[in-house]
Amino acid sequence: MKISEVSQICNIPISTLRYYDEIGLFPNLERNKNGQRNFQKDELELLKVIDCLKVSGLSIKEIKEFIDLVKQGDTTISKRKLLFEERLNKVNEEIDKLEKIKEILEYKQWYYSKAQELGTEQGIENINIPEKFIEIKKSLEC
Amino acid sequence: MKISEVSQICNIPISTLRYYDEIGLFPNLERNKNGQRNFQKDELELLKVIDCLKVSGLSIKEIKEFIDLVKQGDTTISKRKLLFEERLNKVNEEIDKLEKIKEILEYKQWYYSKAQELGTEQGIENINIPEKFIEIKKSLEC
DNA sequence: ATAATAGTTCAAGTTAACTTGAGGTCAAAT
DNA sequence: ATTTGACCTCAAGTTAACTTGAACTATTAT
Repeated sequence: MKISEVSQICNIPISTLRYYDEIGLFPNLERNKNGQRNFQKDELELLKVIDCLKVSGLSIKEIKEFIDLVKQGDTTISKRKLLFEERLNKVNEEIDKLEKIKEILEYKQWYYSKAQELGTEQGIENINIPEKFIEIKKSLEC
Repeated sequence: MKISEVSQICNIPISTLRYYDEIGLFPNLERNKNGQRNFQKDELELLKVIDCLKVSGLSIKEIKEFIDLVKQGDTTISKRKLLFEERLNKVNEEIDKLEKIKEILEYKQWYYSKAQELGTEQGIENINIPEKFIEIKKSLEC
């Protein structure tokens, strides 16, 4: 597979793929006789794992360190297991945070619906605030 | 309230608070006679909204644009409502993405538990993969 | 009264994660 | 035969979001 195909399929700029290769994220990436990269299934899988780790909050540098662990083989299995456990915890925390953010956004939506009805923000204080937003409103007030 | 107190309470560096002020995120922040910032409840609330918008995916520049909308008053109510609606959609998408990432991480955890039991990654292919991971494994294989 | 602490501005520095550009090779289409 | 287009390297540039440092003033504690 040529770099342009991978770029299309994975929706990643060619420059990014070359950059990832340059810093060593594709330790087994082959080249043809002219030095052109020849991507295989392995690299596509790696790209998904890279994305997974990135979304879970790892920096590119840390992802590189993970790739290096893989290269070192079976002696690093428990380290890698731990890394994924930590990532799962991180993602769970992140989801919790987003759920709280959602509540604020829903409150704000309610607030601005009311403001839109009234044509002004003045006087919203006097409107009955729905039960479910009372806590959120308080938390915003400090 | 002094800048150091706000920094402590909100767990934000003083330098960041000054930076936010400099770019106009606290349009109503008062100063005392000697030019020292005097934070009020308003600014603490604003900091929470700023964090909310940030977590929801807005850049600082876009947050500044939102603050400017607030400054313009009632004529921008529907724009602001729309902004929060978009943010809510974005957060929902983000949560969906994280839920998928969780599944990959859980599969990887299972994978490395097995590798740990065996002491090697060789031969994991021959182990019965739990039903719930079959799809994920396929998606990683491309 | 004086020393330490905490506040101020403004310009310059930092870091991550790419992106761009110059200069070059090679295969395929006109 | 030459032009087009995809690939290559390597160095330099970009952007966001702060952070740091210098040089200064104000407040507070002893």
